[in-house]
Amino acid sequence: MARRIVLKSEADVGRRSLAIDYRGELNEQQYAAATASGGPILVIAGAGTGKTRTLIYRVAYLVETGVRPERIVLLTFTRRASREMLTRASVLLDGRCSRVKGGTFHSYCLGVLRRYAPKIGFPNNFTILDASDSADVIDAVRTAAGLRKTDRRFPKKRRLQSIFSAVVNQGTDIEDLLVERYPQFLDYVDQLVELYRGYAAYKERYGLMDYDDLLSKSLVLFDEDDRTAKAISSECKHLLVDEYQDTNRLQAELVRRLSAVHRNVMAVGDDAQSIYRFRGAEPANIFEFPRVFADTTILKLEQNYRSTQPILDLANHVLDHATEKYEKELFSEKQLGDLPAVVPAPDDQDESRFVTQTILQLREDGVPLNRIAVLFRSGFNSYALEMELNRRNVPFVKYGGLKLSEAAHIKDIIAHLRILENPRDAISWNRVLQLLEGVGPKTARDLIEWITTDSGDPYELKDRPYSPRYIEELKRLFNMFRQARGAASTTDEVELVVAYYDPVLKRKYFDDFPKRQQDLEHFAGLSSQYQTRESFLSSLALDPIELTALEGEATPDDESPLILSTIHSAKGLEFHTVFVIQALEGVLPSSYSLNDGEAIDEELRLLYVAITRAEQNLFISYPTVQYRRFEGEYFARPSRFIAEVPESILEPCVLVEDTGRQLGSGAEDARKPEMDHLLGA
DNA sequence: TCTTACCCAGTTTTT
DNA sequence: CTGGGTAAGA
Repeated sequence: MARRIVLKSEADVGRRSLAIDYRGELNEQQYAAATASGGPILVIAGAGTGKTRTLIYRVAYLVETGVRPERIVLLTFTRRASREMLTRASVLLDGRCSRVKGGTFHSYCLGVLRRYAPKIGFPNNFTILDASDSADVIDAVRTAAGLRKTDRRFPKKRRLQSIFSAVVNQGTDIEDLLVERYPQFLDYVDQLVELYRGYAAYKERYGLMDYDDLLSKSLVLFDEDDRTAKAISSECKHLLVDEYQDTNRLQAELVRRLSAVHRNVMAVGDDAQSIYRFRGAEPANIFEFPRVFADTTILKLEQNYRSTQPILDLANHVLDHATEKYEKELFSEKQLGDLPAVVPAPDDQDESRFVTQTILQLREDGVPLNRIAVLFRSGFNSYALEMELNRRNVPFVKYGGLKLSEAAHIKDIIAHLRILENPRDAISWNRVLQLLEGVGPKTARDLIEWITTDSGDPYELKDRPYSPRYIEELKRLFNMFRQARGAASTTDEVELVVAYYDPVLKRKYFDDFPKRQQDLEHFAGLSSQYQTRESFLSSLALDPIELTALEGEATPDDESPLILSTIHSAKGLEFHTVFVIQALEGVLPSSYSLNDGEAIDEELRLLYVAITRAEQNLFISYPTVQYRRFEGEYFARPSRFIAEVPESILEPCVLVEDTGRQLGSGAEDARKPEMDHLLGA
């Protein structure tokens, strides 16, 4: 009789010698989530309840109990978030955690498509289009389709891009979308449908994919090739998804397909923190989850560990005023703490002075700058503050502002690199060729046609009717490309391109080319961190470098910098002290949302997210006078979300110059004496 | 067909 | 204030 050998389950193997005391370091619900054996699990987690912590312990637990890290997939909202989580997991357990596959849905799909793209008719070296690239493609298609000569009310390229993106992400058709969101364009339904098809055909012909294609083409792959689908989802033994409330239909479907084989899927989210509906997020995905996955275990995290009770009181109060109701009442064990303060300032300069001085005071009291954040609705809301911070030599980084790769001269260089990667990339050719003197849209189109249809070396003059107007320049371009092909490293390549580009730069940006030359040098330096041109380009497309991060490099400073961030980019982070600036009607809530109830609710949740980032101190400020182009100066109204909050929850403050003169015209009576020192130091 | 000069409209949040 | 579109000139 054969001897019986019992295979122990993974959990049993692990239980014997766990390095981490999960029971001791997590609360009961967190523990249940982190150490669950498998199957579908939905974790509903309020702000600050240790959602990230739970996921980190979950990763450590899985690795520790013997799951191979390569077979764990952790999908987060930004690549930064997944990097940080895996780093923390590595500290908690060991370096194995850094081998976990982590990233955004988009970066994960990119990995899949780089391997399998030929199965759906794309080359492996397809180019990733960012939003403005895809707008350019749409515009080129529009010209080629003869839709240029329509009247002025035809949507602009950026608008077209966002319409098409919404169509893909929400799974609607163009007409329905127009009826619902853009009735003013209904006259053009037929043209838009034609353009949409042309756009798809163009991308396929030249090997281009936009952000949405990364998701939707991955799904096509799953649908069309069963064996590949099976192979991919077999590799994914455990799937963990963060910020589930901000996934869209495509992403929810990807979750379903990826976990089809093993069914070990954990989704974590909070419907009250959904702030991406504008780009197609479906918070309902959270509630659908138990329906999609039968026998889902639902766990709730309710105890807030982040903020003091006064901060949560304000958060609860704000959320109470949403049209859509949330069954949420955050509570904390940190009962003691200052009331959040609302601070009107005469104008945005005084607001900046107040913020900067308070920050300097906190720093003197021992709070490190990187534990302080200034949050705002839109990238430009912080301009005045940035000037003041520069004036007072306070180092800062800004997230969510302009990206390096959005600067025109950087885009030019990137276009050259993309051609080296994918010589069929017509939209990059289009950009590169029009930089030549004597080449406009029409000539560029002819040249591209020749380049992409002629066989042989794309960087060689063929038997074509080139015009003498640009022939010398074209030769110089082709020479550079041939040279770059033999370059030893990506950095060498970038430097060849930059050298070639220098005269173009001087001609195109006659006024300010020295500053741009510096940018290009930095850019070349950045490329040295990447093994391959492909990884450099992908990273630029999926994880764009913040402009200020680059400037920070130029002035090395041991002190870790203050954080400036859009509220969107601050998602998932926490800080000792938070300033929310420009809390104005028309800013937060944004003026674009004012006539749409759902949009207003999203703005309200945005403020909720901002408030719940704070651990100890929270200041909400606004200028009472605002300047707007054309309209000049006028009295601004504070955000409706804070205007009606009782003083027992949100303490009104008044700024006073050190001469004793009171600033501004806001609430005169409610003076908070301890704020007096803050101005005029 | 490309360049220049002019006029008008738009102006968020992100992978 | 910028960028994009139009019209005239090279």
